[in-house]
Amino acid sequence: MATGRTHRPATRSRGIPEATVARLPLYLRALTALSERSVPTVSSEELAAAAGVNSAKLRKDFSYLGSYGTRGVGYDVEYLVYQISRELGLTQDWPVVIVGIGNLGAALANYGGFASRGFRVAALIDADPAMAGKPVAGIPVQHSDDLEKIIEDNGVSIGVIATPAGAAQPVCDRLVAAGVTSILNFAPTVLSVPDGVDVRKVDLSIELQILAFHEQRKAGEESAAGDGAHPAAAARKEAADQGPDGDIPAVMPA
Amino acid sequence: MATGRTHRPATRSRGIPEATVARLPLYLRALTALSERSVPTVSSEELAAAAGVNSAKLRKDFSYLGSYGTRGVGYDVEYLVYQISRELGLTQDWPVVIVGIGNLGAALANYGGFASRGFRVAALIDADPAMAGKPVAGIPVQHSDDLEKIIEDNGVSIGVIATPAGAAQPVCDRLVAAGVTSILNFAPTVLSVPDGVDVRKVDLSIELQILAFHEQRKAGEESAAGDGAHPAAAARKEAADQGPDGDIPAVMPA
DNA sequence: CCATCTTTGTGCACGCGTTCACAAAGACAT
DNA sequence: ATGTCTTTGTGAACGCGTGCACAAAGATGG
Repeated sequence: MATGRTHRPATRSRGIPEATVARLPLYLRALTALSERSVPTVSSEELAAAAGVNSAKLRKDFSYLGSYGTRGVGYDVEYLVYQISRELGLTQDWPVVIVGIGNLGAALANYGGFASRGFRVAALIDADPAMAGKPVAGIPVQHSDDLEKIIEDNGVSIGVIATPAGAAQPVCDRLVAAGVTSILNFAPTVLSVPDGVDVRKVDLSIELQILAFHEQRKAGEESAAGDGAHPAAAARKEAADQGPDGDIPAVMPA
Repeated sequence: MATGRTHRPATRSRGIPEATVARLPLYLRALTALSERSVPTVSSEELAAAAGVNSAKLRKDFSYLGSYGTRGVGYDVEYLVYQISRELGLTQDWPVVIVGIGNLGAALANYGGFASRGFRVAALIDADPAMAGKPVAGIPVQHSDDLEKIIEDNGVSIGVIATPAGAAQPVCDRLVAAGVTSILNFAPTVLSVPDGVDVRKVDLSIELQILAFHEQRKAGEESAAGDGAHPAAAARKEAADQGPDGDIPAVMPA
């Protein structure tokens, strides 16, 4: 799954921890902003602050990529942008298909963050014949009958599923059969895929539920004796519960 | 500094690990599906398979909530649904505001997964005067001038930010000042908030970048290792099994 | 060339989360 | 009751990720 090689000696330098990989896009974003302001170099301290992480963590992360910094000076912004981009595979073109052009699919198609980072929306696919031909974000929607052909013709290896839950697994199966080996799933379902296929999921309601958990705990902080306390007006105490920083994508493999 | 977990002297099961909290919604979803099929009980093995996790992990997770299972039988579905819902705080009503009604904001407003789990979209807010009054998902969009009043009138403690990156921090500041203590951020920015406020983020392009990393490495390994076997020939395997593959953690405050 | 100052890179220890493996607990049959 | 069988609940080991703290590296100035 996320790390498909269980039986691989991991040629040393390739052994970048998952947690580090998950932070690289964060660093890249901060670095890109610096680059646009023509800042030549940054210290680990500054960059860490911009990315919202601990500076020691950032240095350790970069150490897995190599020694790209200069002691006493910091990191060369442009060089680091290139190195991280290359490591993430963003120097090449990644054609992506989005399946399920509802509200969310349309939002994704319009999302600028894709194109700006090497991802190209090669096609939009929907099962509704009424959608066919209709342009969304400047791209005509194609019918799902042609899914396999679209995947093949465009050499797509990454698919985004934004269909209703019920359609997700069948769509997933077809994508995989057609050659897709990485899937970003927005449908609230556990997808089952063959070995060697990566699945990451984003579940909007799960995120809210996690927030609700912490919110509830904040509200019921000091009520130990009386169970039927009033969480209404009270609760504003020192609800300090979480660190302000710390970062992990709200997503998990599979 | 952060880790205020020392707060509770291990009084009872209040010390639920973050990783466990992040999985509770997953279990809840699987249990809800079982409940709808009128399944009375499930074993940890079955439920784990449905939720895509390891059964030992599931049992340990549940052990933090209490001893809700019956040895030799399994867990009572309805009872567990209630217990998890209560633990997550879903038995109460959570009014939510969505700020930034673009494509994504509209998709979120239409997302059914919210209402079905105790979340109520109390208001939609946008800075564009042309949007004001226009109904999205049956709810009229309100102008951001009234943000503070809306938060207060509805007793909102959870806010969703779906604005462009540049507007995110100012909006966040206003939400927090108005009383919001939990924020779900879809804007590609690091939000800075005072202590006691939870922020979770969902960054769509980051997810794709992580997939690209693994995709790139898959491609590189094939050519380097001279992989003769056809990946497609491999036996179908559950993506989210316990296997040797490592699930990456994935939960954290932002 | 030497001293000083800044910042990186990392050894190390700690804590969290995962997994194994098994004893305890209950259901059920006899 | 007693025994067998199933499944939970958890003690313990392990591995990963995090953060501290410092030595090494290089820049800079005299």
